[in-house]
Amino acid sequence: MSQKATPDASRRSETARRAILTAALDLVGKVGYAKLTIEGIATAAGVGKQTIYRWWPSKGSILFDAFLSLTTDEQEGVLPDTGDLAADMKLVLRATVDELREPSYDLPMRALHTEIVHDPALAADYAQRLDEPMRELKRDRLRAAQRAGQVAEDVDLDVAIDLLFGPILNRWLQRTGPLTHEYVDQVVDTALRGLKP
Amino acid sequence: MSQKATPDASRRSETARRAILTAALDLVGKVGYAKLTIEGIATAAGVGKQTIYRWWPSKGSILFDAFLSLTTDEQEGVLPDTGDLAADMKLVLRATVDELREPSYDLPMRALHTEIVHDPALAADYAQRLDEPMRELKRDRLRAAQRAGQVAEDVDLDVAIDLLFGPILNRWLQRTGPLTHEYVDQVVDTALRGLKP
DNA sequence: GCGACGAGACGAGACGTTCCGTCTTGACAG
DNA sequence: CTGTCAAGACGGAACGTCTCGTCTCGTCGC
Repeated sequence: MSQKATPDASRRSETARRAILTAALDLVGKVGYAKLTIEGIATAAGVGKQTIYRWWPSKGSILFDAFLSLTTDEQEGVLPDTGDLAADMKLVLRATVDELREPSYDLPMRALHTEIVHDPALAADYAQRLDEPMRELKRDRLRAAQRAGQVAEDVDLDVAIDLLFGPILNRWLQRTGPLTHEYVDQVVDTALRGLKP
Repeated sequence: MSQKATPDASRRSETARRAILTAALDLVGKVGYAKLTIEGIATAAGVGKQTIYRWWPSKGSILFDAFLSLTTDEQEGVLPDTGDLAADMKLVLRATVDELREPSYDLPMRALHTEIVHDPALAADYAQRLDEPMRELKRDRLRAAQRAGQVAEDVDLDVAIDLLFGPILNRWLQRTGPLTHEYVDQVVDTALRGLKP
């Protein structure tokens, strides 16, 4: 009764794993998401198709792991805190839009986003392993601002984060307008200052 | 030198057009976006594949037209204006999240969103024909609020709109949290009130 | 008027291609 | 030996193109 032949992770080839992840990231930046194929990844990585299917259930999870291996390398740990909340948030968000304007970041990010939008399981994984750690850093920074009296005590920090990042991510995805530093500054200023006169 | 054989729109069959659009909308709600195929749409609509390929360049543009035919039917023209900006925005956004929670709306919307994310031409079309008309209504409502002294004069209305709608759309797409009326209220209150104490 | 005519969209589906996900093979490493 | 590896054959699904024969039209000679 050979059921599913659960793979033996202890025997897994690290070389093949890395080759697959880098090839996936490389290809999606070159040919775009629509033309990204498993067979293409296998060929580019010099790997058999079965080696991919043995370890990943979907194209999305490959991209996800590829991103995870990237971001965990360059994890900074904290957001800047100069005491000036507006300036700090502008710095972070300007850096974000700069990244999003590079095709080598833009294309893979859009691809990953698409998989997340359509795959709730992957979305949960993303929320837990990529979004939540970043969100915690943002919460920390906003909490410090609360202690400094720059943000009201009764503000929900998750809502505040969504207010700062949501508009930028939305404009990026839907291309409803140019993703400039000026726009970032306006969002930060308006979000922090509020709409009331 | 017969180049491309541009089809003659005056001879176009309205019956076939409507059948294709309704079948597309119907199918994406049933089988989901990943399993939506041109051949499936053609069969469901009782239409030849070539009739689809003659008039639409991509699966995304079919969905787009299908949505356009829906929304132009039920266009209201104005956003509610009771004088209470927060209450009016909550009403609109609560209705939006209610729609997004229905699978018959959720799935097609996600599908269309995905196509927009990956197709700049479609994104431009979307921005012009669906987003911009809605955005104009929102601007009108916010302008009225400015005249009533409820919103600062120097606030960029497009930024204000992004601040109100961006967080909700983002949470919907990425499923980073529950899409409740409570969340909507928090976003509206925080966006309008501002983060400052 | 009217009836043959030509242009072009239509439904149907065959066609070659690409990619899918599975399966088989032989090499090789633990 | 056992299980992963690279390589690639395999059947199936959907792609986009194409070729049929049918069906509407508007045009024009009569």
